[in-house]
Formats: sequence, C-alpha cells, structure tokens
Amino acid sequence: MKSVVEQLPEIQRGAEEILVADELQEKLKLGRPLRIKAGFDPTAPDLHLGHTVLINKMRQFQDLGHEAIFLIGDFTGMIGDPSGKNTTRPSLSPEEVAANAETYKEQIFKILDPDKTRVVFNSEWMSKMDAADLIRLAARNTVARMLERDDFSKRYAGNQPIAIHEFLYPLVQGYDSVALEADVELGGTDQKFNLLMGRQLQQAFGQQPQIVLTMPLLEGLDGVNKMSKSLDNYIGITDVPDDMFGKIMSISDDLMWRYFELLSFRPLQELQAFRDRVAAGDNPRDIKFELALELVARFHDAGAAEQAKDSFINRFRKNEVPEDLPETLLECGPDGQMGIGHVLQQAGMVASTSEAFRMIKQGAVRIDGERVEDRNLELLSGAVHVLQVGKRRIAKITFK
RNA sequence: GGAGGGGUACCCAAGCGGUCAACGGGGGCAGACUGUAAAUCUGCUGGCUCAGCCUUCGCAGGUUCGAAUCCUGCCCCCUCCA
Repeated sequence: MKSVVEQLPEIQRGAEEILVADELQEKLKLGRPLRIKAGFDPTAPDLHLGHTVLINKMRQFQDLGHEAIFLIGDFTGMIGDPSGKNTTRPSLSPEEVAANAETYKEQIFKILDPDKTRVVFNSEWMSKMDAADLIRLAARNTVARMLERDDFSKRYAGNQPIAIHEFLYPLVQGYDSVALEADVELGGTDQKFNLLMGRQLQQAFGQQPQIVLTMPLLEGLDGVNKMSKSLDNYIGITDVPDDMFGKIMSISDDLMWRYFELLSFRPLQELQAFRDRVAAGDNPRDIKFELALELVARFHDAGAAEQAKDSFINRFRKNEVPEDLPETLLECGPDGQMGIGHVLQQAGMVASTSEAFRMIKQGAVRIDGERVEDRNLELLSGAVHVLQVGKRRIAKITFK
C-alpha cells in the first residue's frame, strides 16, 4: 500500500470537499484497507458519465488498496431521496431490484474491479429493523437539525409540504454507514447533508465517524445543468461508440476541461500539457479527440474508439456517409409509394409529419446527399435511400 | 372555516368578445459561418390526408353570428386571517 503522502493527492483530485481532511490522514495511517461506501438509487440503473465521477473515485480507492462498497439503496428507494425536487417514486418489487442490481454490476464493472468490490443492499439490515428500532433511530435527531438542510428549509420557508417520512431518508442513509462501519463515504455535493448524518449516527453508535468526500456534479452536454437523463443532456455509458464519441466532440471547449478533470484517468501533468498546447495555438478539437478516445475505450475498447474517431472524421470533416447506418424497413402503400413526410415520421427521424414539412422548408432534409426541396416528393417501393435530417439524424431506409 | 389572488403551448409570461394556433423571453430544432466548439446572424417551434382542414388557453356546461377572453358549477395552487 502506498504511503499516506502518496495517497492524499490522488484522493483529493477532483474532490469538492473532504470532511474532515485531518481525520482522513489518521485513517490512512492505520495502514489497513479502508471501507469506502457509496450509495446508489435502485431505480436508475442506466448510468451516465455523471454517475461515473463517483465510481471513478471508488476505483481510485481500490487501486490504492481499499475496499469499495457499492450500496444499492433498495430500502431507501421506498422513501425517495428528498434531495432536489423529487417527491415520490414508485416502489420496486424484489424482482425489479434484483434485475436492476444485475444491470448495475454489468455497468460498474467497466470501471471497478469486481474482485475488490462488495455489492450490498440496505434492505439487508433495514428490513430487520422494527418500529421501536426506527423510533430509537429517529430519537437521535431533532427537527431543528433536519431543517438546517437546504432543501428542507427552503420548502419549509416557502410553505411547501414536507412529509414526515422524508426526514427518515437521511437517517436511514446515515444508519447504513453504521451497519457497514464505513470509513469513508462518497457522494455528490447534493448529498452532503445525508453524508454528514452518517458521521453523526456513527458517533451516536460508538463508532469512529466516517470521512465525507463530496464530488462535484458533472454538467451535461449543455454545459449548464447537471447531467441527467430527464434533461436529455447525458452521455450514457452504454451509448454505442459512434454516439459516445460524437457527443463528447459536441461539448464546448470550456466543458472539455471539466470533463478531463473529472472523467479522465490521465495524470494531472498531462492535462496541464494539453492546456499548454492549446494556449500555444493547437486546435482544441484535437485535444478533445484524446478525451473522446479515452472514454470510448474505457466503456468499449481501444479498437472501437479508433473506429469511432475514423467514422467521425469521415462523416463530419470529409462529409461522407458513415458505413454502418441504422437501417429501417418501411412498407409502402398499395400504390407502391410513400410521401417524404410520412417516411421521416415513420422512420422516427421526426416527431410528426408537420415537423417533417418544417424541416424540409428549412432545408434540413437530404436524400442520398441531395437536399429535398419538394415536400410532395414520393419515394418508390423497391428503392433504398439514405435519409438525413439535420446533421445528426441519419438512416438508411429500404422501401418495400 | 373566512377573505383575496391565480391556473395560457416544454418553462416563464402577455392577452381579457372577432385581426389568436395565441405578443415577448428562455429552452429546443434547423440554416449560414465553423472545429458536430463558442460567439454571431436568420428561420422554425399543436396535429393532419398540409396553398386547405382539425383540435388547443385547469375541467364541464351556458350566453353569443363568434369566447383564451363573458356567465354557472367543479377541481387544483398561492397569500392573509382562524
């Protein structure tokens, strides 16, 4: 195991806050593997790069010889995290939870070492807790303390309802740390309150309090809002290589540096070297290629990454049509033809035929590279065409 | 329980009898310019069998030649009082 002095800077990389840093040093000095806990919601097994900021940090701890505990909050999921705007969530059946857990494993083990990862469910201990236990747990805290929390206090001040069970969420999450005897808990900055609750409860239960390490929330493709599926500004870790590569290339230059910091495994000196190159006049696009290559290789492999880069260059720099297009088969009517509006709509390239006509009017639609001017264009059965709407939507369509 | 204010398209927000498929802003999409970057300019942003037609302004009725706009009932939200 590396020395404390070697470990510290790596642990601090990208971290927003470490509470309390001195205590972390003390724990590291123990020289034993620390138990690193991070909790995940059981309802969203489709991970995107935003989630991986945390998982990367777990991986880093693993590499330093510590034990990563991937906690699936199947019990907490029944409550619904009050952090942010969420109000209620559907409760999941045990089968659904199990299925989601499998999906999680498939995805996280692209980053984490399966042999060094413990996957646990908090229903394991929470479902054994009876009402009396729960009341004792609740007695460890006060309403005033709960109201310190930002979203609660805002809602309270703004006359928004706060259901009593929402107070239980931080308590349960905190109790997870007690049950696991966690040494460190990782979470997004929005989780700070919940993470600190773990410290408090551990102390109440006579344990050494865990270290809280918060990571920033990664901005999505728009560069403003946090990455999330509902805002459709995400890069899914199961995205196919071409999509993933393309999405990374579409982020702004400013955002690129942020992604490098939080997503890349490159040493900090290398990142500085990239900045120097751009400052010296290099095209930031070429640096962005490096980022895209690294990330696509992580979730697929190096060959796929190179291929994605080639097809990106062919498509957007040389304006060629990519080789492996999504193919669609459409069936023409009895008259053996189909209007362009319907084609685009049925191929899922536009939401409605109205939108299709709008796109044509704006010069966004191309067939086999030729811009479509006539909205009454009919395509004949037996034909095969490559259709494009704008720069990003493209498909090969066979007419039957 | 009482008094007042409000529910308009993805979001904010005008409109208060016809000229409203509904001003304006945000967001999004598209075109130009580029590096599928940023910035900028332009256009679009309910649906359809698309030079026309159909359905939208919390819900259900009503008045009227004509309603998002007026009337009645209902639902929901906010503010103040108890």
